[in-house]
Amino acid sequence: MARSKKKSIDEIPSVLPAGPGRNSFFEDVYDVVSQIPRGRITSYGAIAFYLGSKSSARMVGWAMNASFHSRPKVPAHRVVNRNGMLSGKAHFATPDLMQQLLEKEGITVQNDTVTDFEKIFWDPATQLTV
DNA sequence: TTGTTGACCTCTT
DNA sequence: CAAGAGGCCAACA
Repeated sequence: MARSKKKSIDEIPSVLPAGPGRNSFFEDVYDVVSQIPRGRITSYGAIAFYLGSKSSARMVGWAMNASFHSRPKVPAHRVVNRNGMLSGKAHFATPDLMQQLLEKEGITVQNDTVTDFEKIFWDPATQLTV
């Protein structure tokens, strides 16, 4: 890698689902993440699995990056990796912002990792009840 | 149009 | 037990 640090995505290709038009992976991700209850967190893989493609976890992360440009800002800080680690904290306005937001929600974070991750874990496949 | 990159996850060595 | 490689889909150069 070369540490590009390029943050493009001027505008999101498709805004939030304005109806029964959810055809993009991004829209589905936004929909799920937006429904994450306060004080709860989920993982990229869980969302990807819920959407049907468990291996597409990377796209979820990419969607999160784009979510900063989307109008209905989604709680991206509530999405962490499989280990419960704040992998995307560096992509926030400030590296500490993500942890601050989580702590504000009542979530304890230690060493960039959410404590009781399994306890506050929010599984879309179970909660959303397909 | 092709090649590389990316907020990940899982299997294999 | 730790490290490496592959796979997924989309966007950028």
